[in-house]
Amino acid sequence: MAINISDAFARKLGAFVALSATELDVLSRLHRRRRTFVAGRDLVHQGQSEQAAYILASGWVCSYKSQPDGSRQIIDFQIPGDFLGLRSILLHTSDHGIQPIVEIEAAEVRKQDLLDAFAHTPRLATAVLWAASRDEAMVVEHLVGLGRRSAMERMAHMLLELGARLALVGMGNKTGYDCPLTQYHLADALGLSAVHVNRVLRQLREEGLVTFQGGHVAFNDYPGLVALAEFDPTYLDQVGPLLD
Amino acid sequence: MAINISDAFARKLGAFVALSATELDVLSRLHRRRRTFVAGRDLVHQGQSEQAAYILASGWVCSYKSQPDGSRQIIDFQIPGDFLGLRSILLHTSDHGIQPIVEIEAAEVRKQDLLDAFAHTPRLATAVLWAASRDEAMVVEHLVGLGRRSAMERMAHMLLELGARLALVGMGNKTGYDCPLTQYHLADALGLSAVHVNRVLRQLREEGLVTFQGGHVAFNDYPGLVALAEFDPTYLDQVGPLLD
DNA sequence: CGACCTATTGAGCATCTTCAACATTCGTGG
DNA sequence: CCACGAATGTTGAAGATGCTCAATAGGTCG
Repeated sequence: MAINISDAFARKLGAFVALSATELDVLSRLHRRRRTFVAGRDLVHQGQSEQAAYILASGWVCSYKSQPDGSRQIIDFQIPGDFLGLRSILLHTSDHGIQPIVEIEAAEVRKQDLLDAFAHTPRLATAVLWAASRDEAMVVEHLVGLGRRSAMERMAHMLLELGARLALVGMGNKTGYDCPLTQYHLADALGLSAVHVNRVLRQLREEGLVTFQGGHVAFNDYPGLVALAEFDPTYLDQVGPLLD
Repeated sequence: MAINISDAFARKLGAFVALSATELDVLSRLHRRRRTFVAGRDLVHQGQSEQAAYILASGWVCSYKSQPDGSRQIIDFQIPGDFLGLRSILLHTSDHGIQPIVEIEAAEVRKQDLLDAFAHTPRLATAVLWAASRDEAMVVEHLVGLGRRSAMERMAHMLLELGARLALVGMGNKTGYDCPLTQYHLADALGLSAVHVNRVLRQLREEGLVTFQGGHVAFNDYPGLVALAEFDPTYLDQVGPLLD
C-alpha cells in the first residue's frame, strides 16, 4: 500500500542514486499523510504562506503564474513522483500557484518531517536536492524554448520531455503515453494561443510525427520528432549527486 | 580591503537578513581568493564539471545556454554581490555557460570552504539558500515574460528589474544606472532580434519612458515604465527566510 | 435538453524577423 | 595622431510567424 504510493518517487530517485533499505523505509514513511485533491482547485495559491509540501502519487499538476491582465503562464507540469512546493517549505511564501489538472493523490510532507528525514539520512537530502536542481534545469530549458524555438519546435520538445519524464516512472515509452492536458494547457505552457496550438498539433500529425488526441500522445516518428525539436535529454539524464 | 570586496554581497544579504559580526567575518573570509577575468572568456563552460563557485565583486556577467543552431539564450544577468555557479557546486556539472560581459573581479569559493561556512554559521547557509531561491524566482519571472509579454513590456520589465537589483547594492536608483550591455545582449536575453531591440529602445525613448544610450540607462518616467511593464517587484523584495 | 468545456477551421491583421545597407564608435597598429 | 577594421548601433522594406475574432462542431454532465 505505502509501497505503491511511494513507488514513483522512489523509482525516480533510484534511477540516479542507489538507495538503501533504510532510506527507502524513511522515504515510505514520508508518504503516510495521503490526501486526494479535485481537479482545478489550487493546492498552493500564488502569494500564499505555506508550510506543507507534497509528493505527487497519481495524476498531473501544473505550476503557473497569473498575470495582472488575466493571462497565465504555466511554469512546468508535475507528474507522479515529482515533489511539489519544496521551495515554499524552504522559504515561506509561494510566488506561483499549483493546480491539479485531474483528480490527484498526493502525500503531504510536513516541514519538520522532511527536515528530520534529511537529518537522519543525508543521502536522501542530497537526492532530494538533486531532484530540485533537475527541476530547475527543466525550467531553464523551458525558458530557452520560449526564447529561441518556433511553435512547432516548442511543442515537439514539450511532448518529448514529458515522454522522457514519464518513462522514468514507468508511465510511458517511445511509442507514447496517456496525457490529460487540454490544448489550453499546452497554450499556457508554450506561450501560444490555443488556436495556434491546434494548428501546430494538426501539422505535427499530418507530417506523421506525433498524434495528440483523445488524451493520448502517440509518437509516430520518434527520431524525426527528436530531430525537429533538437531534443537533447542531457538535462534530464544527468548523473546523480556525488555520494561519497 | 576585504570589506570593500564583500561589500555588495554582504549588503544584499543584509538587506533581508540581519547578519551578526561573526557572520560578516565568515563572509569576508570567503572573499579572500580574489581573481580577475577578462570579458568574453567563459568562467564556466556549458557541460563542464566544475568545483568552484564565485561571488561577483565587480562587473557584469551573464548565464546562457547555447543552442545547436548557434543561437543563444541568456538565462539571467548577474551583478556585483551575486553568487555564480551555486548549483554546479551542489551538483557537479553545469548545464549552462557563465560569461563575463566586461572585465570582472570575483572571489573564488571552494566547495569545502562554503560547506564549512554553512556548518559553522547556519544562518549564513539559510541566507545563501534564500538568495538562490530568489535567483530561481527571477528565472521564473523571466520565463513568464518570454511567454506572455510583448517586446516593449519585456524590455521595460528587464530594465526595471536590473535597476531594482542594482539599487540593492547601491549601484542605481530610480533615475537610472550604468549598464554595460549591448543591444545584442538584450536581444539574446529577451528572445528578440537585435534589430527589433533597437526599434523597441527607440520607441521607449521617443515615448519619454527610458533612455538606453552610451552605457547608461536613464529612467525618464519611472511610474510610466512600471505601468507599461506591469512591474511588480514582489519577487525581488520578498522577506528573508525564517530565522528562528 | 441545455450549458459548458474543448476542439477545429477560416480570414484578416499585428508583431517580429530577415536581409541589406549604412553610420558610428572604439581599439589597435602603423 | 591617424587609419583601419571590427564591433555595435540604426534604418528601410519585405515577409513569416503567430494572434484575434468569429463561427461551428463534438462531448460530457447535471
